[in-house]
Amino acid sequence: MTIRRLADEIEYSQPVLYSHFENRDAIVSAVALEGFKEITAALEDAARQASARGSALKNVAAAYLGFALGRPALYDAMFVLPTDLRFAVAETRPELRAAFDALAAVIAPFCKDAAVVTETFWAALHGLAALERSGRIRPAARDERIARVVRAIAGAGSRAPARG
Amino acid sequence: MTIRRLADEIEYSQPVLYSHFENRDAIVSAVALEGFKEITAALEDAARQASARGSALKNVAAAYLGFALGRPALYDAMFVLPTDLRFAVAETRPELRAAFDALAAVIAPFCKDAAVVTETFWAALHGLAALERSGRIRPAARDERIARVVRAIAGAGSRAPARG
DNA sequence: ACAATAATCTAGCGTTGCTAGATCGTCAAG
DNA sequence: CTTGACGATCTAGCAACGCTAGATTATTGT
Repeated sequence: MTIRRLADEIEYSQPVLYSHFENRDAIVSAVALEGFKEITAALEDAARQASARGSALKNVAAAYLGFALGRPALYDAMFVLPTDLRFAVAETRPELRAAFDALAAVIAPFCKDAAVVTETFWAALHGLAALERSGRIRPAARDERIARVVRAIAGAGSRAPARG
Repeated sequence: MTIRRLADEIEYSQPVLYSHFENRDAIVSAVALEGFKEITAALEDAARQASARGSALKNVAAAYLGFALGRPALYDAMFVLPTDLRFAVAETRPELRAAFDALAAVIAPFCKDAAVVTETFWAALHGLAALERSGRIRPAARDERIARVVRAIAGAGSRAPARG
């Protein structure tokens, strides 16, 4: 979406958008924050609806990919378009923190130092989404890849990492 | 880079660029293909310089992240800017195939059906690079995350996947 | 009723990707 | 040596982009 088209969409002119937001990045950031709220809810739902203990990871992973592939424009705002949203700094936006925590919650039962494993889990999910969307890996093998990631955490993940 | 700036750089006007390439995406694709050649060489080097059997995975993973973080513009051309390069189709470009094979070569000793595991490995590496570059995960924990990914493959990877 | 203030728009700047038409250089045929 | 064809290159421009200054309209307090 361009600012001009967005302005047309809401039936206002561009300057009213720029009086509410500093620039394009700020608008994308606002959309991204909404996206993080949504994905947090989706991940928490997926974790809740897991029947067995082991299925939570798989459910959450599938929900993450479902979100990324089902709402590509929103996911782009959250992860590929330039924004001023940083995570690993002091004043992390709560919406980002909440999404991370939703992932960490399903990781926690499997390891002590969840932070590193959650980051790695998140990276794997993001990579799977990105590569599948750009046609670099086979969509048909998605479930097998998810199973791989889940097994890597549930199977070998109970030990603490090297310098945990 | 913009086409205008690129045209200035090579000291020609824009139309000569457009007489050699169909459009911007085609130019980015050409750059991306060069990038795939380079990363293939870097990954093969990393695998060769591995002393022990287990260190190949770690070396290659570190080399991948080093490439992605050290040449951000080139990596963008390969993975985030729109191109017409598809992987999982019939006529896959050989440069893409070679990069994938370089990853698969270090995966092969650890599992029978390397394709799925290589895709997952690649996705994890790409996700780590993307999230670290956008400031979403802690740069200081990079080595621990790499160790996690490596252990997931070397440790639990010797069994064949579910529907291998 | 009138002035002050807030909200909104028109019009424009500089930049982008891309292209049509003019211009220039090269070279074979006469 | 001239002419004409052909290919390469450039100038100039289009539509769309992010963004903004200045004019204009609406709203409000007195």
